[in-house]
Order: sequence, then structure tokens, then C-alpha cells
Amino acid sequence: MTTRMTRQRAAVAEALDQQDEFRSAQQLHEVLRARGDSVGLATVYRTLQTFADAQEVDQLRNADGEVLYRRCERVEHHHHLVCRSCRRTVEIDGPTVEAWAAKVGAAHDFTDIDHTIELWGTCADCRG
Amino acid sequence: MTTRMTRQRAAVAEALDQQDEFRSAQQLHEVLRARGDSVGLATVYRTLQTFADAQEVDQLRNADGEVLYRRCERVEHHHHLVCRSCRRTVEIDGPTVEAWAAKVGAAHDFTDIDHTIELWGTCADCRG
DNA sequence: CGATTCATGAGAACGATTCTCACGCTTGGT
DNA sequence: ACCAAGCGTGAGAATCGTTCTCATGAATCG
Repeated sequence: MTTRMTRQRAAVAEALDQQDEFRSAQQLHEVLRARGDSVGLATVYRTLQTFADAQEVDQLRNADGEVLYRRCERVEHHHHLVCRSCRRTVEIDGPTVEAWAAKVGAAHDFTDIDHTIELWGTCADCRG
Repeated sequence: MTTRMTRQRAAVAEALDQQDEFRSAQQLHEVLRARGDSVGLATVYRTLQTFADAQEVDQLRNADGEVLYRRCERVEHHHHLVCRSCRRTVEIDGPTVEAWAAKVGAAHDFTDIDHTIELWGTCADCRG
């Protein structure tokens, strides 16, 4: 076996599902505490990392360097357009960018190309 | 006044110019120490931040979340293709991606679009 | 039911970065 | 050049997100 089902993992998964936007491990920990499903902070971190490794959640860093997690609609590879202020997120499909990234990498003889492509902006609601 | 010229700032700028690849504040601090131009770590951090704010150096985060700095050839906006292992860097021009990012942002009614687009790969030399 | 072994949690440890604050040096004006 | 004014500096403390430690708890398999 490699992954056991525990009360904690179920709780983190559920808390994650209730969120619409990207959240930090600490925020999710707080959500869990508020719900009464107390889970240790270290466990929240570990669980999120496990989910991310299994590609069950998406992960990105905000400008402050904090890691944020979110369970996205689509499982396939995609990018995000995130509101700087409320974190409202739009999942983006970028076949053009993917191709561009691959081409640029090949052109310079780099392999195993990986790309970090995220868009940040201010959404209509946060503009007043 | 807002920016004074000090021995420390000159030293950091010079150390930065001697580097071909992206370096962390701590690495640059070490470079300075090795050269004999001792500068406090806090000052290195502050100075790099100042340079970055003035867009005199480019800044990005590696997978570990560390911030890396580099004085690039071109001053205009561009992206980077960086070798994961040796950090060899290629400056990339991405008019297509820029346009794509702007269009996607507008399509979802987000303003002040900012994008994080960096490519990571393994360069020819690091492949053996 | 038990044994095995992964998972958990509290707190310590870490590592990068920022802050504090007294002292020093650059600068602009004279 | 000389000085006053105030930004810049540095050593170490403080932050803060994240990871590690390790004894204890609980899924899972037979």
C-alpha cells in the first residue's frame, strides 16, 4: 500500500472542494479548524503536497512566495488567470503557449521543458 | 534625494555584472565576501530589491521558492529559458505570448494583467 | 484479531527574507 | 571644501512559511 485513507485526508479533501479559489495551507488549516475537523498543520501541508504530487490539486505561488492550492475543474494541463485581490480564478487553455514553449526549448537545445505560466490581474468585481 | 551611491551598491552591481546566470542574494553575498568587498547580507537583499524595483535586474523564483537575480542583456520586457541544473539562461522574446496573455485577460474582464512566464529545461551541456 | 507500517501531531528546527536601530557616509547647499 | 540633514549600513533579532522529528495512533492485510 502507499496511500491510506484517514479522517484527516478526507477532511482536507473536503475542505478543498468547498473552496472556489486558491488557498494556502494555513488558510485551509483554519477552515478545517472552523469546521471542527481539527487536523494538524503539518498534516495539512503533507496532505496537500501528496495531492499535488498525485496531480489531484493545482499549485502555484503568489507574489509573496506562498504556495496556494486549488482543486480545478479540469484535470488536463492548464494555466490560470487569477485575481490579485480576491483570487477569483479562471482556468485557461493555452495550446498556443504550450507549442511556443516547446518550440523555444527545442530551438535552444534544452530538453525536459517545463513552464511556469500564470496570469494575474484585477477582476471586474474588485475594480468597483 | 532617493538613491545614493555607496561603496556597497557599487560592489553589488559589479558582482552582479560578473555573473552570467541567475544568482540568489546569498550567493551574491558570498561572491562579494570572496572578492573582499564585504557587504552585509541585509544590504545585499535591500540593494537587489532596489535594483529590481528600478527594473535594473530581472528577478524570478526557482522551484524551491528562492528568488534569483540577474542583470540581463536586454532591458525591454522578456522571459527566460533557464537550465534547471546550471542555470544557463537564454533571454526569450515572446510577442505571441504577450498578445495571448493580454487577450485572455481582456476576454475575462480582468485588467492590469501581469504574467509570470518562465521556461525551465535541461541544457545540452548538462545532459552529458 | 494482530501485526505491520504508514499517518499524525506538537513542537522544534529550518531557511530565506525582513526588521530594528544606532552609527556612518553621501549629498546639496553655502 | 564644510556641514547639516537624512538615507544607507550592518549585526543580530525577528518573521514566517514550511519541513522535520519522533513517539503515539490507526488503516490495512492475512
